[in-house]
Amino acid sequence: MTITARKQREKEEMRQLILDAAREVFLQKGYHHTSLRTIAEKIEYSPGTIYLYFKDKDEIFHALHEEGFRRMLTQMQPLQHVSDPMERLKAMGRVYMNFARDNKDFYDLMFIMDAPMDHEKDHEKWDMGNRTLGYLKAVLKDCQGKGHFAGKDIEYLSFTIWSAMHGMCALYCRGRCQAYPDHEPNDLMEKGYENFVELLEKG
Amino acid sequence: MTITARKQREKEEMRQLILDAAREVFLQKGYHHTSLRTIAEKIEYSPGTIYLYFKDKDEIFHALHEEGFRRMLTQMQPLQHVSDPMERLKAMGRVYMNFARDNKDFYDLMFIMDAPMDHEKDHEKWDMGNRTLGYLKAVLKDCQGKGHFAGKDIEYLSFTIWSAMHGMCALYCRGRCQAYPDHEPNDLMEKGYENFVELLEKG
DNA sequence: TTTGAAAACTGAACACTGTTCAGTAAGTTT
DNA sequence: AAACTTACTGAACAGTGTTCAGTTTTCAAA
Repeated sequence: MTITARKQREKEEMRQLILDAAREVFLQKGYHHTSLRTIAEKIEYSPGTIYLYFKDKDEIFHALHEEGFRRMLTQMQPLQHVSDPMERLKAMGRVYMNFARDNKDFYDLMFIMDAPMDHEKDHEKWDMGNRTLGYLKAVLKDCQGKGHFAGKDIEYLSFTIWSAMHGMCALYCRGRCQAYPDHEPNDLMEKGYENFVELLEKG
Repeated sequence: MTITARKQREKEEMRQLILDAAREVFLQKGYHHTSLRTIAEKIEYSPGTIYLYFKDKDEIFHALHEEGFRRMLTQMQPLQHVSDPMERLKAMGRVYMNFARDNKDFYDLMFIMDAPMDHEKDHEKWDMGNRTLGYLKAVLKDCQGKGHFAGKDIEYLSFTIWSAMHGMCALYCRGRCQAYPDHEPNDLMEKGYENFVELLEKG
């Protein structure tokens, strides 16, 4: 009994070892330019070994995907104590933006990176994503309770808001802020966010 | 003289032949899942031939990139005849959104992909991007002339608006609309856009 | 302690990729 | 007709994700 427990634990440790190495290389080189041989070499195992712990390259990616969401959720957690829903919404936006800025590579992996997004098991894979999104929808519902966003469908409203935030973060992460050569990307994000908040407060 | 002219023309035709085939396969399979052998086979030439007309796969990418901006600008052109600037802005948004939806891979190339590019081509790319962005800023200035967006800095405002549009398009293009399993991506874009327009009209 | 089966791991091999380049063929000039 | 130029080929190279027969290690039962 203790032996199988240890085996289980060792298996889990090995998985994590692979995942740590993979994260390092993925975030540095991007999905397509990361080879499993590189990961294997990093952990000093043969390429074949990785396939004993992960079905394929995609499964490794999705494990990291989940870890990213877990990190973001952790940062969102404290916001539950902000009682005013509109203030909570605004704080969420800031946390989201800061997460993207401080964890550029994770953000890229979670929301931008061009990895196969299979339609089959997306429910499991997006579980964490759904929880984050659920968080946003809950806040919006609270906002409606206080009279904001009257008559708006929360599904679509959440998409609009998420999109606006994602747009800034995506342009930031992929260097498109350089379309504004006279402005600092950080300023663009800051003022861009302020503008959007003003729009939201009027709606 | 006529011979060298013909040769020049033939060279150009060959380039276009490759580009047409490449576009077809790129748009169907995406950048990374397109092989040069497939393109070569499509035009009934050997893989090596392509390298006589393009430095590498990336250069084909850049040629298509430029074509993408040319297409988008072409679709924007007719909007100059919409006299009311707010209507023009809204129409621009729709054109932008439809362009992303109908030319997913072009949009991806233009605004999302990070491709390793040499510095000369880099400049061309910003030129094209700036022209499109300048178009947006001009419309916004006209809107301010009619009393909208009072006191807003056009630089930051354009960023906010571009971001909101880009956010939806980027989530769409990179399959992240799956976060809403019960909604069609097209519906999300549509309603998401409507929501955003309402926000803008109040600001 | 020996045994033998199960589990872990290896690394060569397969089918693919982008890219290169010596060699061939066709076209043009002298 | 010979010489030169250009267009093109396709085998070869170095890389990729993935598979799997075969080796090594682990460890409970004999």
